[in-house]
Parts: sequence; C-alpha cells; structure tokens
Amino acid sequence: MRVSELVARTGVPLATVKYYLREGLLMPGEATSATQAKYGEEHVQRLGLVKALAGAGLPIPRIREILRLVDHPDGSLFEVLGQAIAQLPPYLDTPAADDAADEFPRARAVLDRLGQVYDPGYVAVGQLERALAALEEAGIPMTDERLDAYGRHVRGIAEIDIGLMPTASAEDAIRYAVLGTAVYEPVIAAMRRLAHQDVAQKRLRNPEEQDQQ
Amino acid sequence: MRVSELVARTGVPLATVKYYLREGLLMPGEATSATQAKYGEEHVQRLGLVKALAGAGLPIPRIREILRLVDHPDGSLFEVLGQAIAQLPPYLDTPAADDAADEFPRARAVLDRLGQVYDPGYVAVGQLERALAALEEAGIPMTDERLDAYGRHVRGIAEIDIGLMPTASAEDAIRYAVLGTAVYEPVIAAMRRLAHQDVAQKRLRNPEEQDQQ
DNA sequence: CACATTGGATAGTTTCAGTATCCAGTCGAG
DNA sequence: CTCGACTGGATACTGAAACTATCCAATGTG
Repeated sequence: MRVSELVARTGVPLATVKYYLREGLLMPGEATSATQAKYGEEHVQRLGLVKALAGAGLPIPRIREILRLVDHPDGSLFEVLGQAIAQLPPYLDTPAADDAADEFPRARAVLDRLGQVYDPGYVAVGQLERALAALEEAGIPMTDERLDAYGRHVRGIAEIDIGLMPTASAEDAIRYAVLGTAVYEPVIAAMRRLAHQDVAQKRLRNPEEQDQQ
Repeated sequence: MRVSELVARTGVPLATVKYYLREGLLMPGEATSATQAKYGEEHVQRLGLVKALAGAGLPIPRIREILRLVDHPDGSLFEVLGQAIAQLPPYLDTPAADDAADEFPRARAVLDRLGQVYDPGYVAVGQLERALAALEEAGIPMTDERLDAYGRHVRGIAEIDIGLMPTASAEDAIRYAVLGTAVYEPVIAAMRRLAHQDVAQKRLRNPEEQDQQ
C-alpha cells in the first residue's frame, strides 16, 4: 500500500507519519522508485504500537529505544527487559548505583519483607524507591498491611504474565515482555479504578462482609 | 518558616516555588508584611504532593484540578472520585457518552465477564476501553484467561484499598481515594515489574511448579 | 545603615511533538 | 503524451508546557 492508504488505515496524519519516519519510529517502506514506496501490515501495526506508547505519554526518544530493543534485542531477557523498563516512567535521574550499600532503603525493605529475589541494579528497584519516596514526601502512608496485600496480588498478576509468556523463541519472549510491561499497565490501572467502584458499591449493600480478603 | 527554608526543606528551586504559587498549586503563605510571608508544614506537604503528581507526568492544570477536589470536594465520594480520575491518564477526548448504547464495547464485555457493577458514565470505563483498544491496535492479545486473572487480583487490591479507607469524615475519605488512586499506581507498577523478575527467576530454578495460581 | 531576602511581575529558555511548506521526481487517467 | 495529483525528502515553523531568570521596590536584620 502507499502512504495515503497507510494514513487512511491508521488515522495518523501524513505529516505525523513523515515525522515518525524521520525520528526512526517507523521503518521506511520498500522504495519502488524515487517517489514511491510500498508499506505493509507491519507498518500498520507499528504505527498502532507507536500510538499506544505515545498515548501513554512516552517521549519519542524513549519510544525509539523500546522499539530498538524489540527489533534488535542484544542480550539476555533480563538485560533487555531492564533496558526497556528504564524507558518507562518514573524516570530516574541517577542511572546507576555504584555500590548497593544503602541505596534504595525503602524499596529494599519492602522487597526483603516480601521475600522477593531481586537484582539491586535492576531499574525497577530505583523506580519503586522513588514511588515510595514520593508517597512519603506527600505524607501518604504505606502500611505493612497494604504492602503485604499488594505484594500478594501483584505477584499473582506477575505469575500470569510469566505463565503466558511465549517460550518458543527468545525474541518472542523479549518482545512479549517489553510490550507487556508497558502496554498492560494502563489496563491494570483502569481495572483497579473500576474495581474500587465495584467493591465500594457492594460493601455499601452488604456492609457485614468487610473482611479484607 | 520563610520561603528560603521551604526551598531548603523540599529541594524545590525558588523559581519553581514561585511558579507553583502563580499557578495556584501551592497556597500562598500568611503574609506578615509586603515582602514577607510565613509558610507551614502544610506547604511542605503540599509541595511534596505536587512533586509526586508532577513526577508522574501530570500536566499542571490537571494537578490544579486534583488539588482543588482534595481541598474543596463538592459532591459525593463517587462524583469527586470520578472527577479526580478524569485528571489521570489515559486522557479521553470525548468527555461524556450521551447514551450508554454501544459505547465502550470492549470495556463492557470485560466488566460483564467479571460480573462487576459499574456506572457506564464513569470515566474509568472509557479509560479501560481506550487501553484495550490500544492493545488491539498494537496487535497485542488480551485473552480471557489473562483477563480473569487480572480481574481477580486487581479486585483483591481494590478490597484492600477500600478496606483501609478512612470512614470517619467524608472529606478524609475523598482525600484518601483521590490521592490513593493517583499515588499508589506507580508503586503497583514498580512492584509488578519486580515481581516479573522474581517469578521468572524462581521458575527457572524450579521449572516444575509452573501452576498459574 | 548596609546588605541580603522577599513578594510580585515580566520576560526568556528549553524541550517536545508535531505541522506546514517547498521541491522535484513520478504515476496514472484521458 | 500530458497534466494534475501524489510521493519522498528536506527544512522551517508553530504552539504548548514547564520551568528559569531578571528586575524592582519594600522590608527585615545584624
């Protein structure tokens, strides 16, 4: 298909398609002449993915990096996933901690409490630390009770994620992990917001069953 | 305390404090003269909250609206919470659906499947729809299996959230609900990312216990 | 009294994410 | 063949957002 059709199918304006092409977010079509190129389904899908990531508020350079990792994963699943997660908010100013000493005290306390295995150099540790610090600074409490419950359920979600991960090829696994992390998060957030309403409504109706799971 | 101390305690640059003051994100201090004002703990905390929200990528007008709702909630818990959630991404272009007819097909299918009570006019329904549509456009699958599991665990998280909600005053409840939705989300996201690593590691070690919870 | 600090106003900067314009080569209907 | 529409490619422009910097006159302080 030509550009005009790509534009029609995705709803992305031509100027923006050209912009993404320039920025390297969309691979160029197969040139058939100096002023013509052929685009395929992969371009439609890629544009959808870029839209999803951009819609989540990711800056272009971060999207480019994620796409690069998906297209050319260089390293183990963990390495690539770590690099990809570093492109997701919350962004850390300090990219790496030299020694794992007293870095991330809050996050480490939480993870130790939950008995979780973790690599202290993993980006998400810093991200958790930052989220917890933000909580603290804003004067919002994080009790052990809440923490344990979150830990339990989040782990359940992670089990599903890992359980459904394709194991055939490493590339598939990486692609799945990188995109799954970024793209399922808004779904989970929206579901939580809706569950709040559901739980609150049902409790109002049957206030006696106020057991906290 | 004076501005300089507020700056020192929060780490927010003076120019930025003034900017937040201008934008109405920070309440003015108690003026003691034409060139002096007194700030208190509430200012420190507010600045922390603004930092947390801004750090999550929320635009200033949205933060202002959230703060307004927290400070002067006008309406029921559900109404206020709905308004607050509308300030959180993913942002919807179409603010309201006139009739609840075929609006949000994906989200409704999911919620019906989970047997959840929901108000079709609730913002989060549209947000879920959008997140699911983004998934689809990007060619990423959302199976029923994953959905059911997510639903179960997200519900568990919501039970905790609601269970720990203060019930003494309506204002407290609103404040808790609004901030809890916005501020705990990054924590949950970070925990999920870390749980992925933990689950994957442990599975590699004991591949036999691959039960998906 | 001198000097740093402050509130308040205004202007400037940077980054980001597109849009718009131009151009020259090419395709395709008549 | 021809003429107008469509393309790829390059460059310039725009508008919003979030700070950041500068100035000023009033004030508090040692």
